[in-house]
Amino acid sequence: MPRKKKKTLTKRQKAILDFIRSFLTENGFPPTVREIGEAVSISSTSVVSYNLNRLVERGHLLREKELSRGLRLTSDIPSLSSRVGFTRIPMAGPIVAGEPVEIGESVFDEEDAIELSNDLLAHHDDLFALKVRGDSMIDAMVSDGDIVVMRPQKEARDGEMIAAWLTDRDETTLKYFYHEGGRIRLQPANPTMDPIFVDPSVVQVQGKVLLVVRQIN
Amino acid sequence: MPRKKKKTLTKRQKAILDFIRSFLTENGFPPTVREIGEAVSISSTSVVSYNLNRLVERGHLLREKELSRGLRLTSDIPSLSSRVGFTRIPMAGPIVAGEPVEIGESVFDEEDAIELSNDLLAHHDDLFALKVRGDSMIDAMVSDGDIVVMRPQKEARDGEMIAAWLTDRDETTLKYFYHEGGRIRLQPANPTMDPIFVDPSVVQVQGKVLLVVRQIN
DNA sequence: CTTGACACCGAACAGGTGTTCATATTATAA
DNA sequence: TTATAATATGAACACCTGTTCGGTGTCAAG
Repeated sequence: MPRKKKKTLTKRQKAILDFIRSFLTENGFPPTVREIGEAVSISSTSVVSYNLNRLVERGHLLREKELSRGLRLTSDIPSLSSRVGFTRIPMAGPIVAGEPVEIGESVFDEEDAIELSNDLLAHHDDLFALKVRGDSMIDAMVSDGDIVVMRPQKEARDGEMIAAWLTDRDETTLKYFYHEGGRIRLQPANPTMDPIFVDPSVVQVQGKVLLVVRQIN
Repeated sequence: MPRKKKKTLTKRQKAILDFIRSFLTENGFPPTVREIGEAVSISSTSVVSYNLNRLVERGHLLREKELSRGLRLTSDIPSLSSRVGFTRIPMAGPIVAGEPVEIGESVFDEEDAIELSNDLLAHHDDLFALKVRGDSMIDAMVSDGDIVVMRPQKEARDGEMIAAWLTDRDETTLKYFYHEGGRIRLQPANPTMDPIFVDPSVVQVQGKVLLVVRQIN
């Protein structure tokens, strides 16, 4: 039998590693020291602990000291191993033509959420998504059923696409925002349509539009 | 304030759920009752336990009784509840106005790819994505820079949104497809625009559009 | 008002859980 | 061989952890 090199895992350590892996996929959380011991036929918890520390040294897992089930396989760490990462975005109530977008408190019920890979959308904390109802925003090339991902924002800078509540018309609209003299120009995204000019007092900015997703079927 | 319906989650329960989720992705294992309590400002462990049981009842969690960190989010269970996996979709070359969409072999380069959660798009194998160049498809409410996810398809059924190469005009367009008498009606998605009628011989269907994503900034 | 369901609190308990220690056994190198 | 490090053992310990229990307050139905 060939001699063991420094980097080789013992039979036991391999068994422990395998058990942790299968336990993790089976239960969703890591096993305790004693559970490991029982699984690989080790009577003493200290032996398990010893081997766990050995495995940590060799980089096969991470261990949170003095913490029950404080194990983690290095191969499962999101930050490493080229994982892209996803942002979870809660779905708020729909945008309804003729009503302002209500967010904040109303964002509670939702277990509804969508997830987007971070290469599509830079991660940010308080993003939320809205489902568009009605055809009131065709001028922004957004139609019924589309999902709009937004970041809450009370004010807008020139050139940003925002959701605005127009108090004089009682409607929510998606437009590009521009200061122009004393007024505000709201420019539709669809270049075949004309902009509208309104007084700043009637414009309530709801948030900035970051992404639009349309499911065809 | 309106009365809470049966299915509504309490503010606390929502906070607990969120904390478990973030803790899980952060550490790889679930939090303890006390860790949850501290995170959501609950002084008594029994209250946390109470709310956890409530969340279990409503199907948001699984719980292993009398087991430390014996929690699991139902949404993380692979076998159950329509696992929210992700589909990797390669980015083919851009759609250029005036050229047919070339796919097939060219889709190999895929360093570029996007990933979408399966709740946005049912998983399918040979999907591909295209980045739209030019403003030739505004009639489909698709503009420059948009990403179009498609499934390859040589023929179309009535009502499907497809990418079509029009041989007589030398252009690619996104339209709803309808047989109409001996001709084909290509209906823009934007209802303010008129359809065009063409002979079947000049229409080459490239694929069916499943999803459109627009990144604003 | 009374009742019961619901949400919450604080304290205490029993068992779970990682660690430590003294010691024994085995492997590797001199 | 002998020495040194690596590995294994079992018991004891201190803290962690989920549960239980008596009690408080709120709200809607009877």
